[in-house]
Amino acid sequence: MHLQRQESTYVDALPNEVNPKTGRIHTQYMQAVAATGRLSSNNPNLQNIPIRTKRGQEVRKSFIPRDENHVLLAADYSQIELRIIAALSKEENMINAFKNGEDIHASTAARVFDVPLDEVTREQRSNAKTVNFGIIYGVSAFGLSNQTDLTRGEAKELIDTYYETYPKLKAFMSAQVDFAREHGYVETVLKRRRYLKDINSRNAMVRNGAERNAVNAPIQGSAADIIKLAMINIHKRFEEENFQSKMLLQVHDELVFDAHKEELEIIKPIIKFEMENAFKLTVPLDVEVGLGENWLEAH
DNA sequence: TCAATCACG
DNA sequence: ACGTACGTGATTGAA
Repeated sequence: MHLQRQESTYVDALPNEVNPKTGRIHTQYMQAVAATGRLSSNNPNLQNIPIRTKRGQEVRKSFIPRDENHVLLAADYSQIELRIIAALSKEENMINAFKNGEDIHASTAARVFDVPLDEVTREQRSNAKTVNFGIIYGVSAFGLSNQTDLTRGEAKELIDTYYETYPKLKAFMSAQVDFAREHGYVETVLKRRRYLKDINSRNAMVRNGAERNAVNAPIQGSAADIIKLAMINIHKRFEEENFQSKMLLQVHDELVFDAHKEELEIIKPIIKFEMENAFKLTVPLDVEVGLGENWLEAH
């Protein structure tokens, strides 16, 4: 029933958002709301359309191309934030994993649990995945133990081993905090700043929060910079070549297009190229492109 | 009006 | 010793 009430947010509300003139739903993108430089979406928010549950997926299926001559094309960056932290920290163990096209969570699991790659268990990969994400947010042993089946002690050990495996990651994180203490802000690859007024707070909880921001903001914000560059370049090329296909949505690391079937073979490589080459890191960016008769299928 | 909850990356 | 994972928006119900 929580489920039904929550999804009535979508099932009841979205039909009322259809513009009578266009017959479509139009969201509004805010460029100066998110502290990290991400876009946000409102009226209605199309960046939080369900996907994780069966029921939610039914909602996502209702997003369809404009007519039978089009399909939806979804292009997603794969692990962009981990690639960015690998590149910015110059952590070679992680950079090489990406260069070799490895499954980063399995690769991390193999290293931290000291087992061959092909012997990584599901649980090991899952725990490594949780740490990989947690590291970007500044997770503690307590937080990690809450997110996994690990005890607090096991979580602490895992985090310690993680930093031994990727030593430059830890150095990078400390350097970000030091930079913030000295300058009062941190910055993204395109020099977008996030000011952190609490970085020198005497209140430890407040200060710790700002320190997590000092690490996270350049990562999340650089990903936002990169996809924005890609959007600009893709829009330019679509205009130059007079494509009928249109860019519809941005969902942080994903772009969704209403793609004309006859243009597919031309625009697919253009989209992939512009996204993967929007900004040069020392780590390759990887974009997965999917097609479908609806937004769910396109993934 | 605001905190809690839940949707997404 | 302390509290404990980043960034958003919409809905709901208590104050």
